[in-house]
Amino acid sequence: MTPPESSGPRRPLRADAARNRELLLAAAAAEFAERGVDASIADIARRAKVGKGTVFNHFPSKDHLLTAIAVARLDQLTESAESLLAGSDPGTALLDFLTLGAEQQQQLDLSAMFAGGTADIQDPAGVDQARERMVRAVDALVTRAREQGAVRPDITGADVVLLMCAPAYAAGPLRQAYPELWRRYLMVVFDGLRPEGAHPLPHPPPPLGHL
Amino acid sequence: MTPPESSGPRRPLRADAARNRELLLAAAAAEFAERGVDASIADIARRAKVGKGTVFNHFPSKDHLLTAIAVARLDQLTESAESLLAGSDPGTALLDFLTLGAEQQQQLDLSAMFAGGTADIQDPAGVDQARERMVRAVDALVTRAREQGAVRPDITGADVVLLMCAPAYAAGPLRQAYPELWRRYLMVVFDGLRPEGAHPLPHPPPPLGHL
Amino acid sequence: MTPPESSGPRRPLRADAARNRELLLAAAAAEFAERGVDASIADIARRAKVGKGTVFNHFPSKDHLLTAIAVARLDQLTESAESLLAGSDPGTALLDFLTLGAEQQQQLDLSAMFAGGTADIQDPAGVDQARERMVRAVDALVTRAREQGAVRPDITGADVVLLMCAPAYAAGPLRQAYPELWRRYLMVVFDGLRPEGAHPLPHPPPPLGHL
Amino acid sequence: MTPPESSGPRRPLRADAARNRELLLAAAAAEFAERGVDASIADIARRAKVGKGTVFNHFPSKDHLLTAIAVARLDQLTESAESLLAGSDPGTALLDFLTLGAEQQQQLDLSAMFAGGTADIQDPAGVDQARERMVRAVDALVTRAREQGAVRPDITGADVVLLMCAPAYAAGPLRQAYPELWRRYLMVVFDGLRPEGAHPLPHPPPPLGHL
DNA sequence: GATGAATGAGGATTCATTCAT
DNA sequence: AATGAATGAATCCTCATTCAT
Repeated sequence: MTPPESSGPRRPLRADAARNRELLLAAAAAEFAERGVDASIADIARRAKVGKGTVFNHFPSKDHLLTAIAVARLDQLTESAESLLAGSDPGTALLDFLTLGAEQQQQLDLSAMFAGGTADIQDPAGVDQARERMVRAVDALVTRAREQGAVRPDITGADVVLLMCAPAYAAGPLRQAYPELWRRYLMVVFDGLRPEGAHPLPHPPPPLGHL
Repeated sequence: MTPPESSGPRRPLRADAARNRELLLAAAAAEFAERGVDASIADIARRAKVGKGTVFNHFPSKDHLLTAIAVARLDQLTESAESLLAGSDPGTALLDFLTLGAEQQQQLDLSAMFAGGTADIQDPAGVDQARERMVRAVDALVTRAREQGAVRPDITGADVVLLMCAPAYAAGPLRQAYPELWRRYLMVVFDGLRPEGAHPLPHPPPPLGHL
Repeated sequence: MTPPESSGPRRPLRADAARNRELLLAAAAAEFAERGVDASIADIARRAKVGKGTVFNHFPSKDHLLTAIAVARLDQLTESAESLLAGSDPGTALLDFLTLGAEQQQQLDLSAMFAGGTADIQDPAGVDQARERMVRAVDALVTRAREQGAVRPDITGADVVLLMCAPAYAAGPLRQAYPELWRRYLMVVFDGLRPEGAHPLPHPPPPLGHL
Repeated sequence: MTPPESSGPRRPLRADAARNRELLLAAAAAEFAERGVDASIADIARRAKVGKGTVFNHFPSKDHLLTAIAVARLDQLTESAESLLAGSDPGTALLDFLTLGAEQQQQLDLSAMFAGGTADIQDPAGVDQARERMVRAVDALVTRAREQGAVRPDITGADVVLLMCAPAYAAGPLRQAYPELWRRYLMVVFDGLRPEGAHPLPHPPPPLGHL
């Protein structure tokens, strides 16, 4: 019954198990979005209509679950960045990317995992690699935009990654009342990234590798 | 400038109690800064070298402690804003204020309390009033700057209050490695507030009263 | 006579869980009897040889545990009253019921829950209904006895419910030394309920609905 | 200044201290009556308009405070019993005494201390002696009544002491709604003590010394 | 693989009691 | 003698995680 490569790292899951995994990720994302990272495993399991034990069958710890979500989001952003890179206008592409990032952030603040704040987590599910992939993709996007004058010359990919979450964060306190307010602050920040009227920046950008 | 006990308790505390109160506020601020709002009372007490019960003698609940810190910070910002309003250059005054705000935020993220995200807290120690005072002071600062062309015409005091915390937030993940990085992002955001090269904003500003 | 799970939970519990539930109820009853309602959950858990958390798995709060015990007792009394009502002699039936009630009370004083003193509890487990059922059953018993001249005419079901706990209470201080002393005081009280030598009572009986 | 017998057990208190002691006893009695024996020392101190430390200056522990109240009540009852003994009708005297006892009990249930349930308390303030005095006085009252046929012959002083608290206890759950209901149950119990229609009692009375 | 019962460490809070002022 | 600040043991409860079914 058990396939020969019984202890291989990536055994294909049984159909129902795979389905449960997706249900769980969705439920967890929703619950985390609503209640923050303190959402309880019990609530997530209930929302996924699954036993509590099943959660731990799929994700050895709450952190693993959290990072699995983060990885999914990072990968999604990486993909977006890459496909936008194929598109035409560099400035528009970057703004579109930032919009996607803020939209995501609007739902669940994972910024710590997006930008290297994972010192205390043992990178349970490859966040570091996923982040690296995203950072590289964003850097490509930014480099192209900078070279074509769509953003100011002293801005790097690392800056953009870090600033990506800021608009949603600024609008956060009024999210209930004005769910689209983040768009306003994204434009403010983006205006700050433009070459026109740029003033010299007081601190060097962090190296890409530190993200 | 500062009165001895701006928002202190009714009766003047005994000397030693007053000292403990300050020790506690400092310890709590530090602990919250390091561990977030989930820092435990036990740790705070230990850090203040005080019994656990003493914390509750001074602050009837953890929320009261948290809000006491928030109120102190808000009042400090209000004062800064007011004294900057008396100074000369409107643009510089606003930038200086944002610098102070970001510096504070750098240490402990209380943005939720700074901007009306206190629906679930019963305002134990007057955060709402403190916030209102600050918002009014900031609005005065912004209005003056806007009238004199130091910031773009479509920016309001509410916008500034909300954006105030963003630079520290963006730089947060790299705080350990680059403690001054927030200055960089403060300048980016401030460039976004300038009139030069401003693009139209996609969402109306929130009314002051909603903060 | 007794159905397997008279007021049990919706789903049939797993065998081991059901056993733990009974262990817990027994341990709690014993502990409450010895230490009063201030007995600690930790002690109850220890006595039931169960983890503290298990207590809360079965009963969401201490009040729920307490009321679960109360409901069980009330239901037991209701049943007794109903089956005694089917029996022959009205006077004997009432005395037998009071004996059962006092016997129960002897072990754990839940009189407050037996007689409407639950204003501060949000009726976590249906004490109110259980009490109503018992009160109704007792009233039937008393009405029959009164109509047949077995008790004085100015006594109601409410009176009997209230007086039911008194004998065990009176004998309480000497429970250790004379565990059966309550029988003596039950007879005194019961003599007071008899028609012979009854003097007029100075206060109207409380309406049934107030119990 | 300090009187010679400085460490004598019964130094006359300074006038203000004596006053505070009375304030405290009154406040404690009121608070215990309202909130039960779990009333907090802090509340008592506040009610007496006295510092918390003062409570402990007068009463070395909460138990001492509680027993001081009990002793005062017992002494009061002893006095009543003794003066009623001097009066005319034995039956009326006993009923009057029971009325006083129930009235007292109505306010604060100290029955445990009234009837020897102090095994766990180290008799901090002479409850045992005070109880003995009362028991003796009640026994005299009962003996006289029994000899004159005002109560049934098989009833002793010990029985009456134990039964004394029962009416208030029975009426307790409805105290708020019907504050005088205890009078009804006192008459029921008293009818049970009368010689008319008395049935034999199933258990010997406890010896006086066991109270 | 799925389930949910069992577990116990950890957290906020209360309160009698002690002690410095 | 009076005060009230300090203390820490005790309590209820939550929740991630383990494990038997």
